[in-house]
Amino acid sequence: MKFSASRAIMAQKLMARIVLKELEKKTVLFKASTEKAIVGLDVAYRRLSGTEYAYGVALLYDAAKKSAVDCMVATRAVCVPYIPGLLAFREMAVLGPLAVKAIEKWRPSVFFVDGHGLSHPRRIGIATHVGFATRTPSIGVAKKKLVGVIRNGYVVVDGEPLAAVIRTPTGSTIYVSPGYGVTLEDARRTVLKYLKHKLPEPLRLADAISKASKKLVEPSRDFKIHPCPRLLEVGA
DNA sequence: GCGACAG
DNA sequence: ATCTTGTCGC
Repeated sequence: MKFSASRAIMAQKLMARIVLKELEKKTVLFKASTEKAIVGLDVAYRRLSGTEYAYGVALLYDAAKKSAVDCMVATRAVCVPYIPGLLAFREMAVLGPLAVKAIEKWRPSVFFVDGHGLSHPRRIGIATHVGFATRTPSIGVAKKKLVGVIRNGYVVVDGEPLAAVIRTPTGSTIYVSPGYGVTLEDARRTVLKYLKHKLPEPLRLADAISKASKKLVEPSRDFKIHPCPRLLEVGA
C-alpha cells in the first residue's frame, strides 16, 4: 500500500493521546543514573540501481565499562518518503524490528535515538515511536531544531519546554527530548553523561558504523540482520 | 504568498 | 540523509 501522509498524521495523533496521558500521570520507566546498558539507534541510506536501502544499526553500550560491547546491522529497501514530522514512518521499517531484536538480545535500560522525541509538531517524534512500540524507555537526540523557539536553554512551544538545548564539546548544538517513559530532565542528565563529542557515545558509534556498513554489507530487499562487521574499532 | 522543514 | 574534491585549520 502507498504511504499516506494524512493517515500517518492521524496515527500520530492517536498515539499522542496515549503517550501524553501517561507522561502527565508521571508514568516514568527510567531515571537518570540507573542505566546499565544503553542501545544507540541510527539509520543510514544508500541508493543502489534505482532502489534505496536503509542500513539500521543498534549499538550496545555498557555504562559501567564506558564502551561499546556489541552491535547489529540490519538492511531493507525503504518504501516511505522523507517528510518532516513523519520521519518515524520511514525509519521504523528498519528500526522497529531491529529494536525488538535488541530488547530480546540485550535487555537495554534505555534507547538513544537520532531524531526528536517530544519536541515534534504532534509530540511524537521517531524516538517516541521506538519507545512506545517497544514499551521501552527512549531519548531523542537531534542535531537540528524541528519546532519551537529557544528560551533559557530549552526548546519551548506554548510556554512548555519540550527539549533541552545542549552545546556539545565540539561546539555544535543538539536537542535532547523525552522519547518514552523518561522526563525531560532525566533525558538531559543522561545524555550529558555520555557526551564527549558531537553526539553521545552510543549514537556517535552507531552513526559511524551505519555509514561504514554501507560499503561492507550487501543490502537485502526484505528486513534482514547481518553479521556485525568488526568495526567496534571505530573509536570504541 | 513567504519561510520553515528531524533524518 | 545522500551526492561529492579538495582544502583550510586545530
